[in-house]
Amino acid sequence: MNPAIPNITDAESQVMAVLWEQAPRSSEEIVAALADTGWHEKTIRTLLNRLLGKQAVAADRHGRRYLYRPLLSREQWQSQESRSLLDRVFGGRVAPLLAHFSRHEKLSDKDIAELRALIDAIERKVR
Amino acid sequence: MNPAIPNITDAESQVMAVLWEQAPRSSEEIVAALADTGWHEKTIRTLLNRLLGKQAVAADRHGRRYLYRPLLSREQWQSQESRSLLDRVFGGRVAPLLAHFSRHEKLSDKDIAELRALIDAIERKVR
DNA sequence: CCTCAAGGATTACGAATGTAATTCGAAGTG
DNA sequence: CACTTCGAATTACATTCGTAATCCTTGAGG
Repeated sequence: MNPAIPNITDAESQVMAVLWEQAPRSSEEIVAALADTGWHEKTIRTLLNRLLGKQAVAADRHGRRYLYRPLLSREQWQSQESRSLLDRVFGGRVAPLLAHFSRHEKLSDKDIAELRALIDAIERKVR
Repeated sequence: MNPAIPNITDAESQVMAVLWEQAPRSSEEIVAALADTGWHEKTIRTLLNRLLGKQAVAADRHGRRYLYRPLLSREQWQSQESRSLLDRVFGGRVAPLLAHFSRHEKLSDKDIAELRALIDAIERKVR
């Protein structure tokens, strides 16, 4: 079986975000980048280790430390999460999701313009 | 503070789904409706109790049993879950979410048609 | 060389979750 | 009336997650 796509928890995803922004980075840099979370340095190292275990990141020895880099891409993660929401909450169909947003979320003019542009692009590609 | 919207877990949401489909229902009926999950009856009763604790459902005594009904609506739940995905994964913006779908999810012709209809409807409402 | 500190690895611990089993209480049965 | 039975309530228990603390190892400084 291929390395079953790992489940990233919420806290873990914030660590991934740091690596998606820039990699490779040392744990020290990662800790620094997460200063605003208020997490203890130990906590962040734990999260890094869990991500290693899940093979969501890799660590390459570089002198005495490791340099971490993501193995799971942000796009892959977004896909998993989106699909999960779609399946769990909207019966697996996209339209009801957007319908929901259109009814319950405030879509800015910009949102709407972007959506229209996207639909146009999709339709052009499909036809 | 108003009864802080309860967090429904995945397993719990499947119980809610049964009540959203039809309510009120007895625990017996709920168990029957969830036969396909393979869950033990005890498990389902536990989930019902947890939902009671979270005030996501109410139970009205009816003779010697209870009849359960949802307090949290499906729409409310969909809103929570959607917003959570949006915030956690897409920086709170709708367009990147759809952009993601357009790139990575297979949208059926039907999906696309529905999306277009939605956009049209939205634009008509906005203008 | 010997010591110490910074990182990495391991262990901890409570809350939430999935998944039940056990116990309690009242209702029906012989 | 004593006993059984069936929901309801309580308790259980392994895993995962959030959040660290502790232990271990090795390079750097004296």
